Amino acid sequence: MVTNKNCINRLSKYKNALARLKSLGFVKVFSDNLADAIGVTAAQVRKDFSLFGLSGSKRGGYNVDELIKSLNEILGKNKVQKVIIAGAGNIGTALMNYPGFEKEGIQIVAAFDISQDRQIEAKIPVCPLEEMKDFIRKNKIKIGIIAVPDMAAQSVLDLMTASGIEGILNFAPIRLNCSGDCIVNNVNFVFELENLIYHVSGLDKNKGQ
Amino acid sequence: MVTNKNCINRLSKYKNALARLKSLGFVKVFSDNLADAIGVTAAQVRKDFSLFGLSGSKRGGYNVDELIKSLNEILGKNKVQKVIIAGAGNIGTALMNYPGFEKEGIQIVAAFDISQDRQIEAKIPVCPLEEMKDFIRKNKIKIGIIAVPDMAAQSVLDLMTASGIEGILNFAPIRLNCSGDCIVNNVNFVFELENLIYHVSGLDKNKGQ
DNA sequence: TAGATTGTTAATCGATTAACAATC
DNA sequence: TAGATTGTTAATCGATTAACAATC
Repeated sequence: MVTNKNCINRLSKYKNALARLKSLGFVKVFSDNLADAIGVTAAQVRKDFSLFGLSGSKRGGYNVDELIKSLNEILGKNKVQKVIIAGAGNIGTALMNYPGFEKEGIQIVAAFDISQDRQIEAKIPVCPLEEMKDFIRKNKIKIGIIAVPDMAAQSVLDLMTASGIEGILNFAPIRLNCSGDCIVNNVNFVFELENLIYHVSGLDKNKGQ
Repeated sequence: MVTNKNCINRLSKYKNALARLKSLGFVKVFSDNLADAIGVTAAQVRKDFSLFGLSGSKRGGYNVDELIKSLNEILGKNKVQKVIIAGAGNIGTALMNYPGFEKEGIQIVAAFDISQDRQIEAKIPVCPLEEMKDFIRKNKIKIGIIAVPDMAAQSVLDLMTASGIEGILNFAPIRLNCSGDCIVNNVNFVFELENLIYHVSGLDKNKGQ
């Protein structure tokens, strides 16, 4: 199994690019086209595809429909992916209302929070945190998002993994310990900005400021 | 100049770990301590430090205060970093209210939106998008966040770079073209979840489901 | 057929890790 | 001094790119 995050990421990008190309009337594409579309080399595209057993024909390139179908399968697009959110604060709420999930077959099915007066502007039910465990089990949820305050993040993760969650997207800016068959991806806004600050400071220094 | 994103990221992690260690009373640390704290090898820590000219003493490790000071300088913590947001929708608002920025010296100074009835729950002024250019110039803002709908993202980027922005954090899930001395970091929630979906589907397959 | 493109192998590049001399 | 730790060089690992035979 390929675990390189950048590589999986490129599959998502290929998928998006192919949807665009299809809508433009493309029936087949060459590694060149896709490379240009997502900003990598043609060799990279062919290498990625061979890694996942995606093949084309020597002279005719890749069939757009087949490629989309295969990528969708790899990325779990053949069924609706149910996701829950822990934490109905600013970020949790933004994710509940995020318009980009639906057309990608990602469905936020519920949110959980200790505070109950948060039935605000979301179309999605916000339930007490105590109900999370049962909900995950009953609905066989595999993916959870952590958007609770730092202090609560580790215990929420423990609760999630104990209930059967296998993949977590964590927005709390602390290091979480995860045991067993569960992977955690972190999104850290401060780190993202610090990275930009580093680059910008470097730029300015080179200009002699 | 080091451009490896993971490496810069580790600097942020070292900084955070050092703050914790300092609060626990540590005056000096060894590469070993920091390695454990952020989950890398001691060799990685020493390599990173040598890359940025951070040095310790052969037997006595690194001085915590000195290290914090140096890292703060590299990451631009010696002054308040002013950031603007384009787009006062769900994500933009969440970022305006994000509690983690202040203590890191990151200040969201203004948001801009085409729609004006968004003076909602934010402490930060939401201004018309037409005022963005002047604001960036007058206040010498170098960093901007794009949280507008996909359709508007490229034109907002062009506006930002034309006004003097040098670093952009983009939340719109499309590929943006950026010319010249400006770097763009992307945060894509769908990709993050698709990555998890891929891993989870793989896990389940191995279990024979 | 001649030309173009894939699929794969080998080469390169970059990042991480191991090893160890220097030295506190 | 003896022991422990840094700083750096060399080795390893992994990912990307180049090259090219196979072939449509």
